[in-house]
Amino acid sequence: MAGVSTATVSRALSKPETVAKETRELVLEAAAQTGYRVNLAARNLRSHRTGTIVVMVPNLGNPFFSRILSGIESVVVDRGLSVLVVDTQFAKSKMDLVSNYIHHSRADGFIVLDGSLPDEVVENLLDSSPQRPVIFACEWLEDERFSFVRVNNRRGASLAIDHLVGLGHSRIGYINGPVENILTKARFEGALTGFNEHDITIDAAWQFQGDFSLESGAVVARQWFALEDRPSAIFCANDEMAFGLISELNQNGVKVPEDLSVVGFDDIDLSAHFIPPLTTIRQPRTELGVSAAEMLIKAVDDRAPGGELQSKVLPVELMVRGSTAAPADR
Amino acid sequence: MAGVSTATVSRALSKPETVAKETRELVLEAAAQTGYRVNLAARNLRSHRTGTIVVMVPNLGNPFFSRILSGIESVVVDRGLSVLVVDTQFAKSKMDLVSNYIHHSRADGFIVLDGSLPDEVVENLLDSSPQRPVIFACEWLEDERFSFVRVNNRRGASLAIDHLVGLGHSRIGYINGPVENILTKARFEGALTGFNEHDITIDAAWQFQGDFSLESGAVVARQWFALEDRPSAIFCANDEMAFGLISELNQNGVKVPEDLSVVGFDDIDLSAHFIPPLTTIRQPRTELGVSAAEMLIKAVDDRAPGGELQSKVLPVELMVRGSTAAPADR
DNA sequence: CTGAAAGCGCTTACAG
DNA sequence: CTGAAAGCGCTTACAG
Repeated sequence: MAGVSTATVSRALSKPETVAKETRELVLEAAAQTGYRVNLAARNLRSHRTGTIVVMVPNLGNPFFSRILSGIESVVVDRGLSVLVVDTQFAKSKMDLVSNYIHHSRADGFIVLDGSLPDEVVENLLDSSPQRPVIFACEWLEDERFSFVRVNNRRGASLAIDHLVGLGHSRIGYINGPVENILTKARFEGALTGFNEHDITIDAAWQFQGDFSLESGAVVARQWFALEDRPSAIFCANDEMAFGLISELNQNGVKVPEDLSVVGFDDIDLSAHFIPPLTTIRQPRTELGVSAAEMLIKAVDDRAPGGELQSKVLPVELMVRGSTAAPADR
Repeated sequence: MAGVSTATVSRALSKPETVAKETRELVLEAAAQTGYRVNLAARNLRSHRTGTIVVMVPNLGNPFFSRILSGIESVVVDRGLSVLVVDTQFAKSKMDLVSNYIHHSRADGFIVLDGSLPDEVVENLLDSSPQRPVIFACEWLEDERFSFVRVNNRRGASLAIDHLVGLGHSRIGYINGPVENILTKARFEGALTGFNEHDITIDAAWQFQGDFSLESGAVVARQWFALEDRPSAIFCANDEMAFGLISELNQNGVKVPEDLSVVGFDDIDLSAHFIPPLTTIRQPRTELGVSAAEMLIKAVDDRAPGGELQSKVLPVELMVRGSTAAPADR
C-alpha cells in the first residue's frame, strides 16, 4: 500500500531514523489506515527479544508484595514492555515453568522479590544463555553475583529500638520473622545493634518467633500473657505481626500503648488507620518496585554481556504514631 | 540424536499419543539428555497460540485484587500457561499496549477485574480477530455479551441490613462506594432491599459517599460527628472504609460497637484482626480468581467460535464479629 | 536510503 | 506411525 518492501515497513516501524522521512510517513500512514499491528511472536522469534519482564513474587496475595509489583508494572508498561508474574510460593511444582521462562526467550530480564529461591532456580538464573539481567528487590540473596535494590533494614530496626529507648523503655521484646528470611536476619541484627548501643541486653524469653503473619502475632500475644516477667515494649519485624499482637492483646484487656508499646516495620496502608495508629518503620514499597524496574531496563538496554552489578539501598523512616508511649512504671 | 525427523520430535513432545511408544521414548530421552526446551516464541508463531492469559487489574497495589490475582495465577500456572498483568489504573496512557495484547497473539484469553473499562477497550475485546474468550471477575459489565464470575453482592448487602435490624437497629446509615462502580450499585440495591423488607427508610443525611479507601471512611467519621441526629449503625460498602471510619471515630472517643455498630463488606485478611474484629460480608476472593481462571481455560480449550457465555455467582457469608451490637438505647 | 533473500524454531496438513 | 516440505510474520545482514 505504501509501495515499499516489507523490509522498509519493518524499519519504518522499529527504527524510524534509518528510513527517509517521506518513506516513513507513507508507511506510518498506511499502517494507521489498515490498523496494522506487528505480530509480536514473530518479532520475538526473529529478534531474540521478548518485550517481557518476569517478576517472581513470593506471595501474590500479600499486599506488601503487590504494592511493589504495582511500582514495577508502572515503569515496565511505560516502556512498552509487559510483566509476566510468577508466584513462587509453591515453587517446586512450578520449576518447569520457571526454568522455561529462564531458558527460553520468555523474558528479557527478571525481577525477583523472593530471597529464598531454591538453589536450582538461582543457578538457572546465572547459567542461562543468553544470560538475562536479574534484579533482586526488597528481599535479596547473600550472593555477590546479583544486582539488588532494598531498604536499609538494619538501620530501620535500630531506629525502632532507639525510639523505644528514647521513650524510656529498657525492657524490650522482639518478634522475629521466619528464620531463614533475609529480612528477618537484617532486622534482627539491626535490633541487636540498637540494643548494644544502649547497653541493653535482650532476655531470651522476650525473643518471640513469628512468620510475618497476623496469626503469628496473635500467638505471641498469648505467649506474652504466659510470661511472669514481661517486657514493656515489643518491636515486631513487620506490621502484620504487630496487628495480630495488638488485636489479640486488646481482646484480653491489654491496652496499647498504655500497657505495652509496639513498633512495627513496613508501614503498610493500614498502619496509619489501625487502633491505635501504628508506630513503624516506613519502607517505600512503590519506590522499591520502580527502582528495580528502572535498574532492570537499564541492564537490558545496555546488554553488557557479563553486566555490571548494580545495587541501591533506599532509606527508611521512623513513623511515630499512637502505639508507643513511655512505659507505665516511669 | 533419536534418529527421527523434527516433525516426529515435535509430535512426541506436543502430542505424545500420536507417536509410537518406542519412538516417543527415544525422543523424550534424547530431549532430557540434551536439555532441550521448546522455543515458545516459535511455537506460538506457528500454532497461533500464546500460552498466556492477560489479567487486567484496576489497582495492583490493592490487596483486594491481588488476592484474586493469586487465585488466577495458581490455576493458570498449573496448566502450564503464563499470566501477564496490566494495571488498568491509568488505562488511557496504556491503551496502545492493551489493544496490542488484544489484537495480536499476545494472549489466549483475558480475565478482567475492572468493571469500568473504557468503552474503546470493551469494543476491542469484542471485535478482535481471532476473538479471544474474556471473563469478567468480581466486577463486571452491564453488558450481556461477556461471561463473568462474581459474588451475590445484593444478597450480601441485604444480609448485612438483616443482621443490624436483628440486633435492634432501625437507624442505619450507609457508606457508598465510588458512584459509577458496579459493586457500589449492587450493594446499594441490596441494602435498599434490606431496608424495604424491614419497613425502614434511610435518611438521606445518613447516606455517605465514599470511594472504597481508608481515607474516605475517616472522612465519613467527621461527617458523622457533624450530624445532630445520628444513626446507631453504619453499613460500609467495603471493609477498608469501615476501618477508616472506626479508626477515626476511635481517635475521637467514639467506641465501636458501644456507640455505633459497623458492618463491612469483603472480609479481607485484616478484618478478623481489627479492633474490634469487624463484622462483615465474606467474599471468597481466591475462589473468585480460581473460578475465573477455570472458566477461561475451559473457553480457550473449547475454542467455540462465538463461544457460549458462562456465568457463575458465588455465595457470600455474614461473619459476625465484634463491631456490631444492640443499639445503646435499647 | 531501500530491496531481495535468508532464516528465527517450531507445527501441521499432506503423502506414504 | 513417520517424513519432507511449507510457512507462521517478522528482522537483518548484505548489496546496491
